[in-house]
Amino acid sequence: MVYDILIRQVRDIIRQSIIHSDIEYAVEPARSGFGDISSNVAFLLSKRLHQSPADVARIIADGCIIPPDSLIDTIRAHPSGYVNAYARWDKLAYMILESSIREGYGSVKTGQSCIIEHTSVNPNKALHIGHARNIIVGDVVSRILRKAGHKVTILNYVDDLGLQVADIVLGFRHFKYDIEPPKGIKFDAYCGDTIYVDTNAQYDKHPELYKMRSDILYNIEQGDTDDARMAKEITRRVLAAQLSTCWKLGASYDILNFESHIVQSGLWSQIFDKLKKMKIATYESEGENAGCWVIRDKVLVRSNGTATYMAKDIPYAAWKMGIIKNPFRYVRYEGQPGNTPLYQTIIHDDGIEMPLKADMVITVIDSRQSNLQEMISNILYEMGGKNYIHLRYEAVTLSEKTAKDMGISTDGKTQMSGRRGIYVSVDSVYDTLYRKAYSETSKRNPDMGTDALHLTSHVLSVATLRYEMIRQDLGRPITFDMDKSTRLDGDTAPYILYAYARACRVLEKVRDFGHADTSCIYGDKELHLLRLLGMYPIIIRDAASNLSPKVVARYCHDLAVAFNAFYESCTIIGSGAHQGGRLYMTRAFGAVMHDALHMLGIDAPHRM
RNA sequence: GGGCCCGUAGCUCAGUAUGGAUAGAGUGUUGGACUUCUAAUCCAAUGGUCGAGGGAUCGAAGCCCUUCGGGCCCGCCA
Repeated sequence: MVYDILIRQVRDIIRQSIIHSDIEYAVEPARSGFGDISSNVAFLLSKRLHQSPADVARIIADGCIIPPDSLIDTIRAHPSGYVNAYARWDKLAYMILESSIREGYGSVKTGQSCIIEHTSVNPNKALHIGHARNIIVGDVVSRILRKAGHKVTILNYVDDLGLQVADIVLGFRHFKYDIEPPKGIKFDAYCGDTIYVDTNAQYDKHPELYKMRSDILYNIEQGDTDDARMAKEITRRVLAAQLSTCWKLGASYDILNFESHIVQSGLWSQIFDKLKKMKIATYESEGENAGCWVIRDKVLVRSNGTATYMAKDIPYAAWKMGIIKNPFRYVRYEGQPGNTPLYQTIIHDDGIEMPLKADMVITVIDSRQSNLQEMISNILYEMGGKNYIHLRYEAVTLSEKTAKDMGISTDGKTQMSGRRGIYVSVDSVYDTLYRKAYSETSKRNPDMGTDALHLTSHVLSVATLRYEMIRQDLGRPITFDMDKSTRLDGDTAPYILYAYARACRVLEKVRDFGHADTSCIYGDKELHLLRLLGMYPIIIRDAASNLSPKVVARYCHDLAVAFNAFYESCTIIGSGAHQGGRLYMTRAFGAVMHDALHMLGIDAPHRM
């Protein structure tokens, strides 16, 4: 890591220049325009020495002795009080470029393992744009952690037992819907848009349906009933349709966990016993929760003996944390693209065993579930499970315009609701993006074949959606607007991919690199690009330790801006003595960008 | 009543973890650059009491307190 070496060297040089070696000063990459490495050491010392930061900085800079073999050229005091170091770019340029194109640049082996759960959509409807944020955030964080050297296992929890499933079974049974969707409609959309919405609309008018629904739910939970068999068929078909959308977005999983298997495995009673024994759960004999088992003031088991939603989450979480015995065996779930095999849990069968162990367990759920997640985390902590992390993000809402376009009249933003059919599906967003991308790509590349056009449009659509879902902070709600959110210019994925494609086209034109003379690299634009390339390992560390996809997204954007500036101002092919070095830069940019985009789950076309 | 998140340019957002230099992008508006390695691009201009007030600090968009505005959560629903 070139920057680590640089920082260490500056720190050593400064330490030898100051007398007070006990203070903890920062040495970090400089803001652009202020050299390469900066330190705040003078600010911290100024008080003790009763002198201004500027004076102290000057004294420190004057006292710096730079070893002859150093990567540092000069150390200067800035009037503001900063001590700034300037690097020997004649040496650094080659070092950065050489490591940039090396396999695994920026990776480290931590040996840490982690489990991450994301997606986990109820299997009764098509995925909407709010789910997309979950899927993409979860997938990108997984990729970041893998890049940062963790062993990552990705889980997707499928609640195939809830009331939402009973709604669908009731719809098919009572309202006699055809089990096959109309031609051209996916099964998940059919269940969600037609059966689920229509059935829910009937409850107010026909209260007797509530009784039917709870009977159906009871039957489903029993397992060996017609309703249970129908529920299983429906949920598996919906899941398959949902997964096809997830896979289309480039997400993949290691394990599918079914709620029905968790129930059948007896995990709940194990956990319940433990909670009782440890006095975490207590029985209320009077008051408003009389007859219930509660944790603090939250009901865990109702007076009729059934478990609440929170209770259902505890055994799964405890299993992920490894604090109860693993009851599951696994069989392959077919169809996942790529090389990662997908397994599903199975009970009472001779599937394979897979031990699960993790130093860190991450659950990706939106912040509306924060209270519940905090409680679960506390309960697990009391049972000895540390490092349960709720990776929260604010939900996605619909813009006023997009809501209006869907026939929903509201003031301001609209929360999505599957029950009421108010949502924008991931598939429809993808289709919109695909049409736009196809039209733009074919316009610019009239000679491109149909297959290539399709592939490029697909890649651009996925990239645009992914970037849109991660470029802002997780703590900020996304207002989805069909027009604004599917733009292909400005701060979007196509901007980044365009820079990459430009680099590819240059490299295609010149096969022979010749001598890469990096001593010719000294222009502002060139050095800026080089600095960013050198900073890549720091970015990965930052993104991983903060579980922050946007850090990588912004880096990709900054890198693209830097390359475009370089590309616009420097001739590459035919630049004489400069050509070798600039080609090397172009190649290094391509390598790092490709790798960084891979962390975002984005493929980069060579032409667009 | 309690808890969490957000407030920075007309609009959408970076920057806040770990206080420090001229507060940055995109978009919008106005003007400019394609005979050239792709104009999904670039350049220039425009645009800011960092919601408000107080405090600690040599120094605050960032830390502490108060306050205003917006969003979300707090069920024997899931």
